[in-house]
Amino acid sequence: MSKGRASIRDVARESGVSLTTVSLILNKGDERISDSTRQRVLSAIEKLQYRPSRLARGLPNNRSRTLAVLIPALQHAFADPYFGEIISGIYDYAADHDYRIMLEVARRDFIRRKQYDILIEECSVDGILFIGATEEHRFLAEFDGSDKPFIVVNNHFQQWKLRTVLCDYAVAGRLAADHLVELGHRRVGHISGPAAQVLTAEQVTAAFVDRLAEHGVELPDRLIVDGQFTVEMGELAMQELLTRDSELTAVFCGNDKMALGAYHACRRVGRTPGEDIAIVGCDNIPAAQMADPPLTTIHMNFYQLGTLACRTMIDLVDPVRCRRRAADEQSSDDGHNGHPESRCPRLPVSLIARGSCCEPAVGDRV
Amino acid sequence: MSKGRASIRDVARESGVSLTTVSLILNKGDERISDSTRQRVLSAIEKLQYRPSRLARGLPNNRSRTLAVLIPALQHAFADPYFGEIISGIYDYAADHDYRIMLEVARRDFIRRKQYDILIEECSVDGILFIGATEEHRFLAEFDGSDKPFIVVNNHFQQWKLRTVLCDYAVAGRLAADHLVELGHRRVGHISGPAAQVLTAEQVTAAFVDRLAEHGVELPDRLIVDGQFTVEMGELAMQELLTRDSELTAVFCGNDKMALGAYHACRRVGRTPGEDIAIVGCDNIPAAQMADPPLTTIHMNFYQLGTLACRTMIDLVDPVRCRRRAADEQSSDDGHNGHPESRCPRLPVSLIARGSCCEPAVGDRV
DNA sequence: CTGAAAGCGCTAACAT
DNA sequence: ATGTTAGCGCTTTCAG
Repeated sequence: MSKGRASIRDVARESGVSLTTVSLILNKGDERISDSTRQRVLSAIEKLQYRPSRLARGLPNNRSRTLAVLIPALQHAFADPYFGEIISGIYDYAADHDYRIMLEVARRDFIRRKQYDILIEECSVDGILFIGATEEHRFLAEFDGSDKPFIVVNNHFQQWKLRTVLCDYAVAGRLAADHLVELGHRRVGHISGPAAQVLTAEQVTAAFVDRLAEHGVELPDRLIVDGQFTVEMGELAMQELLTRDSELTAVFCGNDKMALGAYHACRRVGRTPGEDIAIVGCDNIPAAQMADPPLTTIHMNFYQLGTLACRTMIDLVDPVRCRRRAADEQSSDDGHNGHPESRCPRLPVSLIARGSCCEPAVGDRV
Repeated sequence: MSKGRASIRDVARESGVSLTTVSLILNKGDERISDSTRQRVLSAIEKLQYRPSRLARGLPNNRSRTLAVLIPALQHAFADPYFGEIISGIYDYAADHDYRIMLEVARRDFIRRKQYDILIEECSVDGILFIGATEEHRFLAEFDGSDKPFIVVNNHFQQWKLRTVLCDYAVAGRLAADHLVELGHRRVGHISGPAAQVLTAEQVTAAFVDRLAEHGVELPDRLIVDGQFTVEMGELAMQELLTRDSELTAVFCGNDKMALGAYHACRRVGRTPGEDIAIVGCDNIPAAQMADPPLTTIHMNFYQLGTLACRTMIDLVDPVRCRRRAADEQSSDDGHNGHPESRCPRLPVSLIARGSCCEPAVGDRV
């Protein structure tokens, strides 16, 4: 009794009930158990400063109430606002539901030794959320159609049917096209992400091109350059684009980083973004609105994406508690955007018009 | 036997030994146990694809082999290369020693509800590493002199004696002073970090000023402006500095972000960094060498800092395995920089001379 | 509405 | 060098 921290037994003794009762109160919350008993137990818990051990709690049913966030072993993955926002969303939802978040990096040996399986097998985590998966991550094949608690966040795969949560990249491409055409642009270029690696990059490009075509604007392949999602390559891509067609009046970039790189390239040849040339980005990272001029971009709610991903995962691995939660959140569809019911919900996106888009110079170009 | 995953019992049966033997092999590695038995057991493990349950393993001795990384609830803490590098270091060392990393954000209610204590009490983690602590985190008082497994990474506190691991900021300040003076600068300004919040910021400033004085160069208080560690405030600070003394030939900034902000401010008034004015940063973040001109800065090995912090923590909470590890790493002092033996080891720093420093214009200023 | 009892899978004395 | 045994702190049937 006086040794170490209080255990469930101490609480039971203190409040004059059995272990079972305490356990029941700890878990189900509602159901059985009279209010008076509950009060007694609750105050005993308070008095003894009792903290149920997660280890012991998980053992009987092999659940750790911990989720793993897996990220690729990129150089500064942790320093990326993209990952950061998603992780924040995941973390917050998890914390609110008494889940913890474990960090895992998909290093080479992590994959070779199948740590992602081990993680689950040894009950370290109840599920895995993979952010930043690309076609390079072949090991994902293993999860194809499996019922393992594995979710790919913000990418998906042609050949496999993995559980996925993502932003609506097709709409993103269309919004950009509409915006540019509305402004009067007809001579448009595009800096894409690495389409071969990332399906969403391919989709946004395809959607952009298709929508442009619907508006009667043709975007030839030679005016699409891969910017690898980085500032540096975006800059090079813009340079290339300007070489291929110096009359370009607008460019849509697959993400904000490349758009910011494009700014540099434009300036170097004396074209000012927002004045001599229109640039649209995608993602709406913090740097976008701080850029000069502020970058017009497609807003993606990565925080909410993380939230939704985490929610989907918990629904998957903890259906019991979920049902209870559902009861609590009486406000029916609360936060239920993106149709989380489907296996691949898509989060809505929107265009944020800022200063980087102008109309094409009158009579000048085109 | 056929139900669910293999347990230690299955392994014991399969290899014809007792539970103890298997357990012993799993843990101590060496010691007792004959080689033949070990082989038999090992292959049984392999054959049965046995994975010891972390939950069950931790229960008897209340150890989860998990460490928490606590970061402040800053807007984009996750998107910061500073946090990112440190976390990477922590993660890698932990992974190599079969520890997992749990993420925790010091949100208001996390602190109010003393989650940091609960984390340990409920055996979710064996220790906590706090990155980004400032004077605002008053709750740290609770750890003052306590023997809780709590380490503050890269900051320390005047009044308290918390366990700490940090870079040598005093040396950083001196290196910057030496460099600038060697180049001939005698009219120098300084953009500091928020000294009231972060003791290391105060120290680097103090060291810089003192060393300058040793060289016979005086840096009056009015030429020290707080840049709050951000690009934007750094820019404003530089602007202010230039107003207060337009003859400044050099500026030392408390971190690279502020230095990059200072670049902008200089350019706006027609002074080119590396030509008309010398700028030294601190941290050596990736953006520093990609800046134009590449930023001369004080290199801090944040990755290694993370590594050291994690090592210190594991030494603290897992002395047994540590001793065994020590035996393995026969190469005595391997990686033992910064005197990790002391309660507050300091990691060495170095100056990286790049393009942002020039000599003062001859005959022009000063 | 509550209690008794049987484990969960593993570790660590304590034998032998 | 290996086996026996008693828990670790909790959940969960199954009985009352």
